[in-house]
Amino acid sequence: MTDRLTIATWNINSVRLRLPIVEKFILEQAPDVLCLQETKCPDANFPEAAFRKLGYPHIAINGQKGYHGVATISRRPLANIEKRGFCDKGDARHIAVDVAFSDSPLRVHNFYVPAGGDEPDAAINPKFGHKLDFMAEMKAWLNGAETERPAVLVGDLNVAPYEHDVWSHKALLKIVSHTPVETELLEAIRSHGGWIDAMRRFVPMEEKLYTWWSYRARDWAAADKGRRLDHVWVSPPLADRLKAMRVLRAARGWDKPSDHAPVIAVFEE
DNA sequence: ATGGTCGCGTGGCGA
Repeated sequence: MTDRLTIATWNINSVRLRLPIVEKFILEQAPDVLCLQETKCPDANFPEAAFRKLGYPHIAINGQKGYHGVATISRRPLANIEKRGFCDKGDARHIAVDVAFSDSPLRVHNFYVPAGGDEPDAAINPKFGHKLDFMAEMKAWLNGAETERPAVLVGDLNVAPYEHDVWSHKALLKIVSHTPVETELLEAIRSHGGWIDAMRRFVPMEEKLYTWWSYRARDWAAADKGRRLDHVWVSPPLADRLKAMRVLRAARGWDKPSDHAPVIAVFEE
């Protein structure tokens, strides 16, 4: 008996404003699980009915007013919902669930890592310090038991780790999201847990790969000054089940777009 | 060219 599961991750920058294109994405791609970031929506105002109508009755949300917020919506039942706080802040930046896949539960972590502000110096920019502290807590937690079982870690990690995850490695070395302290720390989280970078398993390291294009560009597609800020990681026990990955770049050009494109991963047992 | 554009929610913050 084979099972097939698709998981999508998308920073949608307001779930309420973006509802029309989230619906378009669901109708086109029909992922089994959709992990959203930057929902910018208190839990009481989350548009659950719209997702139920589209065939996603299982909804786990961790939202707050105005900022941040993550949600995992699913066609399959969700269990063991966990919302972890980081850095002793009230920020809504993580939610984890179990989803049935083949004969065992699959842990799905959905993350929205702090962006870190503009100045890449923790001494003068507390937001950058918060980002590094947040990532240090991720490193301490996301290994051992968390990666010895089938697990996926997705979301907007706000770091483009490799040379060809940005349009110009040289131009961005001092730009938050691609500084050595961030890229080395993200790599440390990943390797410490044994996580596998699912996107780079399908795209060679020498090939450009982006998931985000700034709103500020006059013509984002022509300039194509992107960064790979969104990620899909899989734990070693799940590695052999990873079958495909796709960045839906077209969604960046839809009506009233998010500045992030969705990433879809396919698993087969 | 150190600008530029978004979303939240109504003045400025965060991205």
